[in-house]
This record gives sequence, C-alpha cells and structure tokens, in this order.
Amino acid sequence: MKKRAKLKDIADALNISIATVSRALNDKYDINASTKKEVLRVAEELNYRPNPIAVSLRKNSYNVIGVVLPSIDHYFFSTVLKGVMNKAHKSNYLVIVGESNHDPDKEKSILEQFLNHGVTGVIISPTMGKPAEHFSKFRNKRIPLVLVDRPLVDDVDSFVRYDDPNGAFLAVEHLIDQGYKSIACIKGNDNCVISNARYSGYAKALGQNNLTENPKHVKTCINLDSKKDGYLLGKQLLLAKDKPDAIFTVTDEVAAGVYAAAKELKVDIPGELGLVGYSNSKVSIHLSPQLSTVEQPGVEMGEEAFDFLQQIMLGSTEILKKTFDARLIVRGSSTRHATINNMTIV
Amino acid sequence: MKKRAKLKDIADALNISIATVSRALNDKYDINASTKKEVLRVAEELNYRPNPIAVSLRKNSYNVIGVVLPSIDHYFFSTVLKGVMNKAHKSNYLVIVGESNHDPDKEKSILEQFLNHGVTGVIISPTMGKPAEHFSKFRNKRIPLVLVDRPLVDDVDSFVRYDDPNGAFLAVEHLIDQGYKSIACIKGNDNCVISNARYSGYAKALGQNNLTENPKHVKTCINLDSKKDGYLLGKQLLLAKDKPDAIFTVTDEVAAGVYAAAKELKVDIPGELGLVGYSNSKVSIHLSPQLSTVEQPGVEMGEEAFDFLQQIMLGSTEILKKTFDARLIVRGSSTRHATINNMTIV
DNA sequence: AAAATTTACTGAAACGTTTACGGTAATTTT
DNA sequence: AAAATTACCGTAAACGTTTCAGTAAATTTT
Repeated sequence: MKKRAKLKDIADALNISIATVSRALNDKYDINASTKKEVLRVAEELNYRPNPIAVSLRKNSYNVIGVVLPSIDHYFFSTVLKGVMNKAHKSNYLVIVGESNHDPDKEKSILEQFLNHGVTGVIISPTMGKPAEHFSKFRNKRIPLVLVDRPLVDDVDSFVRYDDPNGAFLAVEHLIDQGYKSIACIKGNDNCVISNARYSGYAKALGQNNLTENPKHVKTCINLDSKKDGYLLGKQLLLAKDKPDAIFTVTDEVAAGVYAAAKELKVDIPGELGLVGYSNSKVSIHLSPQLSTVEQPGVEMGEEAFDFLQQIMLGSTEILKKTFDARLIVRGSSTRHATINNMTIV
Repeated sequence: MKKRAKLKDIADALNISIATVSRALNDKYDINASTKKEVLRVAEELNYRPNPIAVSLRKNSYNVIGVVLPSIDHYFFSTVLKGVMNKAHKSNYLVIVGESNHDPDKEKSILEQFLNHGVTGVIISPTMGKPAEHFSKFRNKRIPLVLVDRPLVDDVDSFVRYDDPNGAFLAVEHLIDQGYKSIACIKGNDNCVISNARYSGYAKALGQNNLTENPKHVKTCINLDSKKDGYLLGKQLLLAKDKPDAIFTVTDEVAAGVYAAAKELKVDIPGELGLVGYSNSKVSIHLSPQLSTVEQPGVEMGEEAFDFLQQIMLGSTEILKKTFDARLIVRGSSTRHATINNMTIV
C-alpha cells in the first residue's frame, strides 16, 4: 500500500516549498498561475488529499457529532437519526453513529470511543432510565450532550422528549369515550422507562374516570418489538373469563400481535375489542382495520435535538428542555361511533 | 467560555515539563508516583482532557469510514447500516453516515464532505444506476469504495448485491406453480435499476413458462414505498375486464396497497388473487394473510460490505464481488395448495 | 570511594497543515 | 535611473500531543 501523499511530496517533486504548495491548493493569494497549475497537476498525479486531522489541528475546528441509539433499524430511532442528520448536514456537521443494542456496556464503550475520537457533541437515546456512571463521567468532561426520548432522572442534561404519559392518557381516555368499559394494558419490563411512562398515563386515565385497575388486565411483555409476544399475551387476555373489551398496548408491534390473536379467536375489532397502540409505526396503517395509535414525531425530535446541541456547542450553559406534545391518531381499531373523525391514510 | 486546558497548563501549574505530564497521564514508564498524583490532581482540577485531534495526528491513526444511503429510515437500508456497524465496531472503526434522499446532487455533496474529512473508505448505496461523474472522480482518488445493492454498470468497483432478477423469477415461478395463470406486475420507474432487475426476472419467468406478457398487466408505480399508489394500481388491475389472478409487486409496501384494493373489491387472497411482494419488510407479516415475499438479508449484506471494504483498505487491489442468492419466503398470500410449506411467523 | 546503575526528569523532534512575515527579483512609477 | 511597488516564494512558527535521546541526581554495586 503506497503511502499517502502529503504536501512535502508535491513540494519535493517540483522543488518548491510546502508553503507554496499549500497556497496553490487552497487558492490563496501570492501564487503564480503556472506554478499553481503544476502543483495541481502533481497533486492529482500523486492522488494527494489533505490530511483532515492536521487541518483540524491547525485550524482548530472539528465538526463531528456522535449519535448513539439503542437500535438503528427500529423505525422511530431511524427517524430521529434522520432528523439529526437533516440539520447537521445543513450546518456542515458530520455525524457518526453508534448502536447500543440496548446494552449498557456497549453503550458505554461507544461513548468512550466517541470521546476518544473527540466528537464535539453527543446526542443519545440511553438504553436505561437510570443514570449510569458513564454518564456522570461524561458530564465531568463537559462535552455537550443532549438526551433524546429517555431523559435521565437528575436534572442536569438537556433533553428532547415526548410527553409519553399524556400520549397514553389520551389513548385510554379515547377508548373510554368510545364506550369501552374494561380496558387492559400490555406494557413492558419494569426497568423500561418508556413503558413505565406510558403505563402511568394508562393508570391515570383509569383513575380520573373512576375505573378501577384490574391487575389481571395488566400484562408485561418482555420484547416490545415482538408481534409474537403480543399475540400470546393478547390471547391470554381474550381467553380469560373476565376478558377486557379494549386493550392499550405500549407499542404498535405488540398491538399487531393482538390483531392476530383476535382474528384467531374471531373477536371483532373494533366491535368487541377496541385497540390503541403507540408510536405510529408503519405497521399501524397496514393492519385492518387500521390501528389507532399515538404519534411520535421522530424527525422533529431529532431536528430539535441537533438545534439544542448546537446551541450548547456554541457556548450556551443553560439546560435546554423540550417536551413534544402528545397527539393521538384515531383510526379504525378504536372507533365504534361514526362521529369520530377517522384519519385513515389509504 | 473557558479555554480548554492542555498539557502545558498542567505543566506550568506544577513547574514541570509537558513531557512529564504526558507520561503521568498516560501511565508510562519514568514517572514518580508522587508527581503522577499531583498531575492527576491538577488535571482533574483543570478538567483536562486530551485533544484527540492532536493525538490522532501524532499517532497517525484514523479509523473512520463513511456510509451513504438513499434513505436512513427505510427498513432495508437501516438493516444494511446495522450490519456495517456491527462489523465496524468490532474492528474499532467509526462510521459516519449520510443520507442522500435519492438526490444525486445531495449524494455528491455528501461524498465530497466525506472526502474532505478524510474517511478511509466508503460504503455507498447509490441513488442512481448510472455511473455519475462524481463516482469516477471518487475512483481517481483511490479511496476504497464498496457499492451496496445497486452496482454501477461498469466493472470497476467492488460491490455487494442481491440477485434481484432471480428473486423475482422465483416469486413468479412460484405463482405459476400454484396454478395462477394470469400474472400481473407492478414495477417502478424505468430509471430505477432495482425495479428493472426485478421486472426482468418477472419477464423471464413468464417466458420460460410459455406465458405471454400482457402489457396491460404491467403497471408502473412512481413511489415504491407508497401503499396508496399500490392501492390505486391494484384497483386498476382488479377492475379491468381481463383482470389478472395474481400480482407480483416489486416492493412489499405496494403489495400492502393491493391488499387494501382487494379487500375493498372483495377479492379473496389467495383464492382469487395470488400475491408476492419483495424485501420481506416488517409489513409483510402484518398483512392478513401474511404476504409471500423475497428475502433481502440487509444485515448480512452490510457485514459483507464492511469486510470487503476492510480488505481493500488493507491493500487488496482486487475487485471484490458478492451476489447474495435469492430466497423466496412463501406465506399465505400465494398458497392455494396446502402441500406448500408455509413459513408463517406467528 | 569510585564506578555502575537506576530513577526521574527535560529538551526537542515529529505528525501534516496553515499562515504571518521577510526577502528577492521583476515590474512600474517618478 | 533611482525609487517605489508588485508578484512570488521561502522560512519558520504554530496547533497539542507523544516519544526518543540525553542528563543530572540518587542509589546501588564493586
């Protein structure tokens, strides 16, 4: 493998100084047209391209941010990334991406890799709700940091999040409005903050409407991206003797599983069973009837996150916070009454 | 905004040389325990962290590759990225990502940004099938390059692709096996290489089975990610007087639209209409009956692409090529006969 | 106690650039 | 033709770090 050409190689080839070469390449003052031409020729010949590290060091500018997400092929996160990249590209920032796969250890190693590399800022959607020790370490170093979707509990980091509890609240109130009386919930693991937040909204909606929570109607789903798990739990709920007439699931994928269970058991949606999911993922419009769900504006959240990060990188010391308002998308899976405006897509 | 501390600041504070400070921080030989302690104390005090740019320059190590994809929130591409990142992370490479949004100009600007930054290699899934001029420029600079999914026509770049024509061929042969006699196709724009490749497989399958292609049964869909477009074209096909009894669509999303059309027109799938899509996207298992489709192993393709890139970065001058074999996933949407092994998921 | 070794440090070069500054030759002005 | 200007180029410092080679003092060995 040939060594990469540097300024000196061009300079030596033409018997001129590297300063002249540099000026020629950078189209600066004080350069003769013919030598410039020569320099460009030799540069092309030697396949020269500037060493960005050296340039960065000299110019003292490095425009790279890091984004770490639990899962890159998860629709919501990929839209967040899209939003970040939209804005970053416009501001001439490069974004390096890491995927933690919901593993705190991997998250930590990615963060350290990013730090070592010298990113000027980081946007992260943490795997866990609890502030891990590698976060405090991070903060000590004062690297601009913005959390997305899963703000940690202590009040030190800027964040962009979504009003998860209220989204769930709206979903369940809507089911109640539609006349459903016995509303179950399929939630996630207890250490999943997202699930907990949504579950709290569910509980609140029941409470405010004088409905008592039935412990048998609250199921825990290990893998919230698994249709199969949703199917199994949905079946459990629908086969119970005090079966619910509506189910709120904390993800659309789980709701898709419930569809399968309902179909197998010949339970009509929305007639015998109302259903609302969460995230407005692509699946929701492909189900039949289409699934009511809670919208999560990933792209906008990503864009806002980058804006925050940029403010911090430019020197702001404030803790920037934004909570996106919850918005319910009502579709066929939860509408027994025609009076509701049904926002079907097709 | 305070200036960032550097080695000299620590050195000055303790009246020692920066060399000593550096050794103390890096836990090297030739350092007294007490001075080391002092150095660490002051470093902490001043919030020192090494300038990674300077370190990179000095140590001459830069492990960054670029990945540019047409659309980051498209499931297939996000899995490709996942595969690339899996491998890259293991080899201690950082990956920066760019999204071209199917726009050649943006693709070009991203590529130039990457080049300027000095990535050591690039994996790209080009927007167009034709070799754009910014590609040749790219090649002249001899930056390691691997194409994914859409190899350009001239035989100069390494690539990882999928046997698209054969995937389509298998899909259509399967429909014929199932006894469908009049098989339509919903394809994409003529300048979409992917669509063309799949369409060619469709045509070949018809030809080999002595079925004549009916021009009225070949529809062009502008947006291959649009369920709505699929719905409209599906309706056209199903309302024609010589309506087909099966449809092969070049994406699953379009097939989902056809489901909607069939449901509206009360056409039974798979009884009256056989259906096979393409890509095995998440949608396919949420449709009812589940959609037969052609698998595209994005993660594996991404992993292979990184392996290729690494080989090239390590000095290989060969043009590396790999075509993944097509694999049909048979599900309910195309099985009229029970003899077929039906790989349903739920 | 002289010699040899070890310990703990410093100075300086190097990584590849950019750029302020100074200098020389050519050109223009007077 | 001398003076002033211009055009062009080279020298060297600087960015922040690592590390080699050298050195003085402290310690051990003889």
